[in-house]
Amino acid sequence: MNSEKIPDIIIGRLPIYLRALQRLTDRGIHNTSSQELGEMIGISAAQIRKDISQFGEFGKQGTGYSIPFLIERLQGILKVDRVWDVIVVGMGDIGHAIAGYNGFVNRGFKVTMLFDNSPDKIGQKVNELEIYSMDSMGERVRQEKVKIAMLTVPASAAQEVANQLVKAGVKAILNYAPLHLSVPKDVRVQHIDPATHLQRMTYYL
Amino acid sequence: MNSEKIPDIIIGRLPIYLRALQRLTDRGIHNTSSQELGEMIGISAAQIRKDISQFGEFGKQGTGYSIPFLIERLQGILKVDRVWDVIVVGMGDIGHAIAGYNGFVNRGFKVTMLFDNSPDKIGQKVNELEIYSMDSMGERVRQEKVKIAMLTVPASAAQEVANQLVKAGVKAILNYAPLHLSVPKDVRVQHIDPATHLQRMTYYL
DNA sequence: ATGATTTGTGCCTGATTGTACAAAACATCC
DNA sequence: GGATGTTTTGTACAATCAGGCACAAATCAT
Repeated sequence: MNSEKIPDIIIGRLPIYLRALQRLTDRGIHNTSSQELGEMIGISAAQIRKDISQFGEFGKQGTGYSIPFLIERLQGILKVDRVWDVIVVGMGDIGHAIAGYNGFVNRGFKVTMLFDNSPDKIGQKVNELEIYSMDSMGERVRQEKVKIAMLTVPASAAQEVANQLVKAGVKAILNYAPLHLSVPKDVRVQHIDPATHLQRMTYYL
Repeated sequence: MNSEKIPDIIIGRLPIYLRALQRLTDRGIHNTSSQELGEMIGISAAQIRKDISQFGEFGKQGTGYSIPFLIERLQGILKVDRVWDVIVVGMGDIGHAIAGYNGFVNRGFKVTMLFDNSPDKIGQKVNELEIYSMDSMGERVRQEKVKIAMLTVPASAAQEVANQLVKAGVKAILNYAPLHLSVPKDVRVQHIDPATHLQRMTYYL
């Protein structure tokens, strides 16, 4: 085990392994090999073995990996062996879609609060959850000790809202606004920007 | 200029540069340096210079880069100096949000067709666009020579629909279903899975 | 006992990033 | 107008990082 300093690129692959393993479980499969898993997700078997072995010896020579055991370990490493409260800030179309999405539950997350600054939306309910005003956001986030936010406000407001979230103690932001967010280095940001993803593919067309 | 073989990791950064440059243009700024751009997006200046220089000498020593010129070149490289037709397959909440999103227009893409297999939805209009049946998808895609699709169907249907898209000539798929798609190697896939992105951050919490 | 699998890892190669500097462009000063 | 200083690019070189190969050791089936 070499838990000194795991490269981010490896951490980034673990959720993909986890997703594939849960999929195998859903199909009633309880054992797999690095080879099988690799073919399933397009990653070399050696890579998968090396990534997993960073955290301990989870497999058995000749036999492969026990899927429930490996899932448990990966969930522990990624800290999704619990359920994190997540808030959605910005209740436009994307915010609505996320609030109504039921795919988070068995992956370690639960949307617990929604925020918007439009008087038309404040007080409305989406999927049993009331939309709160942005004015109340800082206090509520602090109170509930929320660490994770999904940011779906317009680009023009995103940095300012991100600042408020950071100030309130949020440490991980999933940013849907098409711009780079500047945050302190103890806060993690992931970007989802469909146009950027598409532009990454057109080069090859 | 060294256009022999550009690593994918560099191609992946170009859309980020482009997005930042367009943002500067919106602010009325017409010149920048690798340093300024780097601070804006959290990438080292040397990295930016090296990436850009892969495609030619676009800057001026002592002066930096002309933003309109650099934008034009990056758009050319990424082939977004035109407008690509994009289809959305699966008109659930996410599909609706994408169909109603107006952020693609100035980034090289236009949503031109929507598909779903639910009789309730077929024939309805979203943002001036009619939802077509999935049965008609292959033919319409072939007819209009569509090369890019956004896939927002349930995970259980995603691989099958992807197969149909590939068969109809699609070469780039932006996949919102939480699983890996298997496609021929001349087809590019990008994944957007919020839970995976979130899990990538919880490790550090 | 033999053969087939499969892990974990040492080693090597190639890819990626960072450092540093010559050369060019420009501004300013006298 | 020429000299000097500042800025900034593009790139050579160095250092680091990541990925592939191959194999000993372990497991299991026959």
